[in-house]
Amino acid sequence: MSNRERILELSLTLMNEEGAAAGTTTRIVGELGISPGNLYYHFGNREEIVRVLFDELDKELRAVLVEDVGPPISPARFAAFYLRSFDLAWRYRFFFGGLLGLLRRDDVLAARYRALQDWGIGELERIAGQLVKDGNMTRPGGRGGLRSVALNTWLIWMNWIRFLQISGKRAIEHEDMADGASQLFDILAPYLDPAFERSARRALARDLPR
Amino acid sequence: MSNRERILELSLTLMNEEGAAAGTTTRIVGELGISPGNLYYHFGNREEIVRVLFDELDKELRAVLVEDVGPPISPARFAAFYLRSFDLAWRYRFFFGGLLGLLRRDDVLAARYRALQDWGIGELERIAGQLVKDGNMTRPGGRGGLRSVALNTWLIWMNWIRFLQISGKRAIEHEDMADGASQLFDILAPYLDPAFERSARRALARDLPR
DNA sequence: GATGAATTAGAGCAAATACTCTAATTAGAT
DNA sequence: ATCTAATTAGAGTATTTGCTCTAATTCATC
Repeated sequence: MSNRERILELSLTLMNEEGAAAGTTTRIVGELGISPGNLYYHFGNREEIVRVLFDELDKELRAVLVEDVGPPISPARFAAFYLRSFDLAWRYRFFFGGLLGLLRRDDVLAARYRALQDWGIGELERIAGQLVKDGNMTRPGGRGGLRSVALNTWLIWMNWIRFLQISGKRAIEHEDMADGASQLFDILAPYLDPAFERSARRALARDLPR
Repeated sequence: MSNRERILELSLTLMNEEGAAAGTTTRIVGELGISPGNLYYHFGNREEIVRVLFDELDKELRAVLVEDVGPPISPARFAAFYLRSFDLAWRYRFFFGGLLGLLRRDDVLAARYRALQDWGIGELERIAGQLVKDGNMTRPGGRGGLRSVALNTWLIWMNWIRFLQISGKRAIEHEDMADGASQLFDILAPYLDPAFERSARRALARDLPR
């Protein structure tokens, strides 16, 4: 494995386990036994490391939202989509806890993130709309309608891991993601057709293992 | 105003406007035109400043959750409760964006926050239970029931401001809190009695000015 | 107005951090 | 084997940050 890859991998591990602030250049080069010059040969600056990691997350999330949920949306596919999205969040969990700080220090990253967010919420709205079209969901009547449900979905998804990290009685594990998916499901559940809901919930419980 | 109060006030302002990391001791003493020795006379260390601010938030939130929502819960009181909780979050908004970082650096604060969170979610569950008892809400049928609704309420409340900060196209304003209350309301809305919902939503729209 | 306590000033330290610069080494193609 | 480009080492810099320590000053009270 090249030093570049080792830097990325260690950065991700460090930041996942101890927070985004733990990915200092001194620590990275220290643990890797390489020189700072080496790190700065591969990356122009510290921010660039985070950007590369974010781009991976970005790419994967777009894939999840597009590939997994084509019409018509079956309960099984829908459950798989939820679980896969939480698995993704788990692997890049450093991002969620320290997001605001990261964006404040890096305008380029901030712009990229916001583009992803706008697209993501729009896509969630589209998916909910598809469920309505399929006859598996009643259109939410609240002020915001589908948009509001999509936004709440995004908010819970974005913050489930952070909630666990903040609550932090114990080390957070991949298994906790199934609870997150279930929690997220309760946002949509009141609008779902009972049969679809039952079926999706069963799939959600069955498919949770990694 | 005493220097102690000036330190607290400036810390809150700085951290609210530029993030928790902006409240450095050097900057505080610089802008206040006082000496570091002075600051450390009033506060044992940097963490203590944040703790004092958190204690204020803690105290106020407990007051909001207890005082505003006594049985039976009228739509108007319920709307006022939502708006007041967001007003509170607004005034201490630094806390929400940088929470994880703050808790990681200060175990004492972490313990206090977790106690507040446990109590808060429990209280939200109690309030939802009261709405059910009053006949204004049907009991949620999802896996988590009332608990799940309470948790989602907490999550949206905790993260609405952070969402705005992260989205950050423009400076976030107190008026945005009304949107947050409305967004939060959509979590509970599907379970509410239509008459209660209409009435509460009207109150929510009417009472939004500061 | 003298005395002791509360408050403030300010120089300065120790540690951490992002980053630079030059020189050395390695790898790959010819 | 040699030449060139890619990679790495490592010493060193500039800045920031939280905090300490002592001396000076203000304040309240008798």
